[in-house]
Amino acid sequence: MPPTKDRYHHGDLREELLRASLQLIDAEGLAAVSLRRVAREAGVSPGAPYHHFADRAALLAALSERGYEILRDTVVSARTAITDPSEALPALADAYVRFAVQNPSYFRLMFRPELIESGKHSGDGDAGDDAFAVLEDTVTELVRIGALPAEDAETLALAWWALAHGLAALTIDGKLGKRATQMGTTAAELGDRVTRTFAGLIENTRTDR
Amino acid sequence: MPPTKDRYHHGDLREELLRASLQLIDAEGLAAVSLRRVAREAGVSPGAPYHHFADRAALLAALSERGYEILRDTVVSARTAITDPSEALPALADAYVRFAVQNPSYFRLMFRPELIESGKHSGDGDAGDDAFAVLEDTVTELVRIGALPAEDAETLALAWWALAHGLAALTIDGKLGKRATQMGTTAAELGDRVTRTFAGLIENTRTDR
DNA sequence: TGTACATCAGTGAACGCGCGTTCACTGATGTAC
DNA sequence: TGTACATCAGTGAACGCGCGTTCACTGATGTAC
Repeated sequence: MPPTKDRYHHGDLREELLRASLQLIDAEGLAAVSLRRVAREAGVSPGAPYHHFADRAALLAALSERGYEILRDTVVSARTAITDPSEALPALADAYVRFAVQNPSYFRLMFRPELIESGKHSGDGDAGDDAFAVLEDTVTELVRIGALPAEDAETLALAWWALAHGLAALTIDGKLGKRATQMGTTAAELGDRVTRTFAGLIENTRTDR
Repeated sequence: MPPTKDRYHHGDLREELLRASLQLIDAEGLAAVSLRRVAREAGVSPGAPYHHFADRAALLAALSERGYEILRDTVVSARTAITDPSEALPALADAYVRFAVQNPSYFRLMFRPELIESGKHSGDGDAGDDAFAVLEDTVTELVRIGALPAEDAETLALAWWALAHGLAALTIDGKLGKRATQMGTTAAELGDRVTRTFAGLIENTRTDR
């Protein structure tokens, strides 16, 4: 059956509700996302969402989970695209930041645990672990081929995560952009510079030992 | 006049409202902070706050501004306490993370611009600029005494900021703690390791040149 | 020192609003026979 | 191929709630003379 607009049964209301929620967050912020409002945007009665989500927190949890999946996919394909091992870590960091910039609604939601954990809704980022696992695997691989010192490997992985996360957060909150404007450049350029410089530091350390 | 509880005029209601707001954020999250609720917590009628704040956004903006002041003071005194230049940057980063951990309510609020900028309320972080200025000054000083290469100075300052911000955000959102648990350690220890490792990388690069 | 008066900082009732959630209901869909 | 029926996924009205904001008011405070 074609997705005509005036059917009694929607077809895929759950999906439509998630879509409408994201759009709302982008347009008016997280605070605008209420089950009533989302239902209205989806052209459906106030009670309808309850057939798909137990409450507002469940809706947000589903959105967050989806965000982690997108992040994981972004990071995985960034890694797949790499040939030069020395570019692997900066590329992953760039992918992380790019995800945040292109999906600020998802990013903010994913790192706002208090909104989601209303006691229940356990799930809690299986896909989120996946994204970090890609970073860890990459570090392990770099250690194996001798491109990273073994002793600090885990710490370096965390440092890359923190660096990427910090860049992402500062970028989407406009803080980096403010700096960039004062320096006559862009937030993206500053982010690149930071990741490249960091990669350079590690590179130098390795080859000098 | 002593601060007896049953006076008609409160004495310092503005301060009391800010105090109550912070406490509310800590206890029930930002969403719990409404002008009505805050007034109730302060033991005052719903209309009273309007003599001190134009609206909810103005209240949050005042809180945020105060948060930036605390951050600045924390960072400034961390820098003052430093004697060994090579420890200056890690110490600043630690101070930044410590601020976030000890004042998660402030930290979250400060980096949530959408809540505050309802068009008006310009102020926008003079004290926030101050905190970054301390970092910049420190880097300049380190370049002067030859402890940092001049060419990458500004980028290294940004990298420290991003690293500290990322660590802070991941820590208060529990992500670092989750990793730490899996590794049999604590978030604080991981944070220390990361900043020390980063400092070590810079150190090595310098001395090896 | 006392008094008149302006101003400040509260009260508390009222308004309209959107929210979460429930519930009896009903149209549409799918399945057993 | 038809039909009976269970189940699914909607409707729409209703409830009680807390919110932001306004407003006429009033008690307390400070100041001019």
